[in-house]
Amino acid sequence: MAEYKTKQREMILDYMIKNKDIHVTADMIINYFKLHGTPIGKTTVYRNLDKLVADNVVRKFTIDDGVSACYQYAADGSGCMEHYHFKCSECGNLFHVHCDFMNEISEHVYKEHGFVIDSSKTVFYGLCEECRNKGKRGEKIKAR
Amino acid sequence: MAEYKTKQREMILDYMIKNKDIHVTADMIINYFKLHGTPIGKTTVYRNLDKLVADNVVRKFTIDDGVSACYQYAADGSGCMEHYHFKCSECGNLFHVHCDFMNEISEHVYKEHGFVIDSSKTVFYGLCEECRNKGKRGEKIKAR
DNA sequence: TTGCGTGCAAAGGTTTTGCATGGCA
DNA sequence: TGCCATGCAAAACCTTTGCACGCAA
Repeated sequence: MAEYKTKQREMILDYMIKNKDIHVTADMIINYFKLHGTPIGKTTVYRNLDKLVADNVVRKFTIDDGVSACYQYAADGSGCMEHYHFKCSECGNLFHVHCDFMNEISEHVYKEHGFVIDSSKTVFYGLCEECRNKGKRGEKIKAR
Repeated sequence: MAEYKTKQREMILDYMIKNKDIHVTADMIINYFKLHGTPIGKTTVYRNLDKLVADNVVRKFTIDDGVSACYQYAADGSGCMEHYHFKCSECGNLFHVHCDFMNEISEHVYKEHGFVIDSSKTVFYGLCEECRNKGKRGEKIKAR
């Protein structure tokens, strides 16, 4: 069960930490290192992400339509444990909302429904303010 | 833009209504009809589901690890518009929670954060009461 | 008859697996 | 040296697309 410290492993973890504020995809990681002249095989990226997820160092999300998973560094105790994610179905932006009220949700759900919410895995879907103001006219930005 | 009423379309809709309480995958639908001696091409299943989603008759979810999407019949006005979904990461069960408190969430998020939640698309992840009581011993049931 | 619906086969994209090589300890 | 890690290629997986035929109206 020994674990070696490799250059790739370190690079990937560094990348995750540096981008702790956003959700990144496996593809983004692969491309980043390719563009920076230090390509990492996609197999390696996937396997390291899996390992980081298993070790609870990184969280895995499935955003929206299930096309490609998203990963995010989870600084235990100080990262995304304490806030919720909102994903706008229109523009695709992801918002990190840190708000005390949201904690009441967890409390209520736990007391009344016996369910312990893992806020770091939960994503709210809906419409952000900007897109709502734009009305129905906004064109989908995403390709598909 | 005329729409024909076909046997397959009807069968799929019937299936969705009959299973309105659970999230079904395209694969489940395909298999169901295959096993019942009335196979429907997967292309047809996907296309009809797409259409039903576009018509707001069926909701599309992306559960957990993004492997295969889930669909559920959405009885307009009386279905999943008014409650939230909780998915237990341990046993994989999906719970439909109808609770007034949950409506306050939408209200708060809208007023304070300008975000309109689509509760029918939002899934909370966490641990259900049963699995929590079982402690850490529970084996994962899902294959992968 | 018209043209939408169906379904096979093939393509598409993401993720996983097999296997030989490379690199840490 | 012993093993784990890497990465190429190929497979697996779910979903979509192309195209010819079938069927509802």
